[in-house]
Amino acid sequence: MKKIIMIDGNNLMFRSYYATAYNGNFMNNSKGFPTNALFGFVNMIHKIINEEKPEYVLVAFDKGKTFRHEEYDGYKDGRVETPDELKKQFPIAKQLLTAMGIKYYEIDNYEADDIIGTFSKFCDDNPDFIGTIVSSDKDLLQLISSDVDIKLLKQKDYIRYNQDTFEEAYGIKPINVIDLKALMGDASDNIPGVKGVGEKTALKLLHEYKTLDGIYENIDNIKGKLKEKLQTDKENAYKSYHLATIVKNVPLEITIEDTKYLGDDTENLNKLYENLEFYSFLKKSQTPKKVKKELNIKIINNVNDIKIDDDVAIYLEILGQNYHKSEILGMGVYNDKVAYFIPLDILKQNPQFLQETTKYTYDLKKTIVALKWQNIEIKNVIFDTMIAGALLDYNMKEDIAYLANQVDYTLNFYEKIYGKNSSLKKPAEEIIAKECVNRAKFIYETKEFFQNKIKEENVEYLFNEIELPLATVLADMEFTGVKVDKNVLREMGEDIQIKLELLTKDIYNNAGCEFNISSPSQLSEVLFEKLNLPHKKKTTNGYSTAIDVLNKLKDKHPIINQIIEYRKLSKIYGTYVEGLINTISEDGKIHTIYTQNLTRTGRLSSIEPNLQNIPVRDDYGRSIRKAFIPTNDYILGADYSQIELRMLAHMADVKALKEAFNNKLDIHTKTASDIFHVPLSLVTSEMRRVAKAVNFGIIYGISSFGLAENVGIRPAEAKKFIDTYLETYPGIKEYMESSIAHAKEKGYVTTLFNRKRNIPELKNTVYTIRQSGERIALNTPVQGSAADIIKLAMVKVYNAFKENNLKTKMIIQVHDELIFDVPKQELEKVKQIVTDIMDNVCELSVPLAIDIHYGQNWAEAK
DNA sequence: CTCTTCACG
DNA sequence: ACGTACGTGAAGAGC
Repeated sequence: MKKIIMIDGNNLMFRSYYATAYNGNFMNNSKGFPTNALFGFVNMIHKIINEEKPEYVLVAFDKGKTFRHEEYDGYKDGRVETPDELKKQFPIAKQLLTAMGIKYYEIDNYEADDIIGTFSKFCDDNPDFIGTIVSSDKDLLQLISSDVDIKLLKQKDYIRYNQDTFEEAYGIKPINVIDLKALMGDASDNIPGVKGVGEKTALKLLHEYKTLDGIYENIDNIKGKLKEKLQTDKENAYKSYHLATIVKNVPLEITIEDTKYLGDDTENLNKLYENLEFYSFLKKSQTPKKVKKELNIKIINNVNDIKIDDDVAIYLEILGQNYHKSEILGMGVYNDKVAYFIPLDILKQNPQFLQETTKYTYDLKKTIVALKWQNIEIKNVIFDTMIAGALLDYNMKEDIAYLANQVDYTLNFYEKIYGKNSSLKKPAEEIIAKECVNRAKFIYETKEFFQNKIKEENVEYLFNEIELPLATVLADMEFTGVKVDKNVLREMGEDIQIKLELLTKDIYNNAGCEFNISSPSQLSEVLFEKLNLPHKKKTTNGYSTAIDVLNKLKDKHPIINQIIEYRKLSKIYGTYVEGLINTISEDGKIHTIYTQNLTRTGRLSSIEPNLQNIPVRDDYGRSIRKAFIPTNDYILGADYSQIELRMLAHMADVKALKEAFNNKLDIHTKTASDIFHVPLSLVTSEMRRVAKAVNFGIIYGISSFGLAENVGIRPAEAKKFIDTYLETYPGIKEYMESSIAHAKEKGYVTTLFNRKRNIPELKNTVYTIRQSGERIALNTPVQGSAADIIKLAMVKVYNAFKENNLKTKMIIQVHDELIFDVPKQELEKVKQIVTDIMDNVCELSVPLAIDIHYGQNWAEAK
């Protein structure tokens, strides 16, 4: 018996492409050629060869418009055009197959399915051969026979169906997959089927009447609406039947020995891998090294050797991610005349160019902070490539090499030079020097390219007036740090430990056994198997034990509340007591790092530690904030009130909302009064809670299901609220629709200050991903504009403090609020400056408003 | 290293 | 018929 593997090449390429293309994590080689589909494709082929050890193997591709298009105008109409980035990869896939020694077939006017159908028939007709089909396309299930089975690919693994297992799973014969599709149609191919009949109904019909013909022969036995539907769409059903039938006799002379698998042509294959930069696939036998042109680098030993007359690019390299503590390795300096590497000890002698000469950087904030820890000041930076890359919506990583490779410029990756983050190694100084200066050289040689793009995309204001100056502001905040009282945390820690011990005992008693309460899988076993509580959501490892599930079980068993409490406390203990204590520096302060160029909306994020998610909603958790204390006298917080809803009112031009803000109404109460049709004075707290959820829902791109889930009501009820909301505030619906339409047309959305976000999800073939793209298109302008506003406010406040010679320090930003460390005597002045700037930072059609609070610690500043 | 859970706006 | 709210970071479990 000989086995032949039949691979659906189109299917594999599409899968691989969309597996990675939708999240913006687009994979290119250094020349900018897309390689993501090929990477997955090669990976999959390797896997198949390993698992199946085939004697015969072939890959089938689509070619041209098929006979199906000729017979049915609408065929595949609804389908989104294959993206260019994917199209380009197909010829290379075929080259790769040839180098791998795998035969591929493509035949004019036929789909890959039909080629596989023809080879399946070959297996059916030749007793010596059996076949296995590899694809995720369920259409191919119709080809299963006593000699042919299928490996149906799923997201992570696959299901194997042969004749028996298929019949067992579906209750129909493989050949009736055609009848099934004739009834249910296929949206992705625009095969109509019978309107109103889906998989469930279609299977029910087929179980009873076996075939499409059987159904129509017995049409009088079928009752009511279903009968009507079947009769109306009879013609469509038969047309669909025809379209769904895979051809088994494509014009092709099968010489089966052509498909014999004899192994790859390693030399050619390696060449292709080299071009694609698939280094992990390279076969070990030979790895030819590329020769690079060497730079003539001068390693500076004496500060007086530094002679810089013109603008330079500088690149500061450190060993590790956290520049508050990592070792500085040195600085690369590059322009048309110089290529220096300056070690730290020379830099410490404070060379003049750091103050005077005009400079270009990559990651200005890192450069400022890392140098400041060494008591070195740097001024006069007029351009930063990291910020530019982020504003131009490149795929940004901390590593400059990621950006470089996207603009056709080869730099070695940080990891390649210094090793993985968990085990960093310091190479010889010559190597550091070379890599470092090459990075500076990249900054220097691409600065005009990026500067031009900034102009072309109209983000000059955002770049020059917001993001670039913000880097200095954030650097100051990070370096200043936040003073933390360790003892407050320690005392809380002890209190929590006692409570946890008691809770643990109670939980074990209630469970009747001891187990690790922190393990979701063990907990799920106890709750849903041992105690037999009703389960809802599934996860990959068992049933979900997330908080919304537990909340619904509260009344069913006393253990639930104990587990909720245990979770709360151990979260506080692990993340906020132990976690925070571990991040306190020798100076008694926490120095976070704000990532300025990471989020897709323009917000900041905060890491090591994250100071933007310190507990506040829960009273006990909030006491963590008591540990955050001033170095001066007060902690003062100023937060924008409802900034995102104000942005929405402004951008969607919603009269009623704007009026509400102008009249300083509580917006959620106002919304409640509108959607429940009661006067403001009669709004209950429950009504307000629902209205608040609706308001948030609108910002996030609402669905009635999501709102229902969130507020704990039925979807139908939720839908009513949304409908009423949209009627009450005319303008929002139109705004949402036109936003999505614009986003689809242009492929991106923008914020108030023209920050741009590309949304490739809008073109994805998968419905849910496209939908998610629409929500992103709605939310990003709102969230992003709010982010723009507070960033601008930060720059202005920082400058105002400087002009007024204040000692007050801005120390924390939490998306819509700013936290300051204020000396007593400056309190009134600071309140006035902060209010004035934050309220008037930009002119909108709604007022901006802030709330200000202060106290002895962060918990009191509310 | 991935998954699940939970902290924030 | 199907799936189902935006943006983040950290910790612990378990492979």
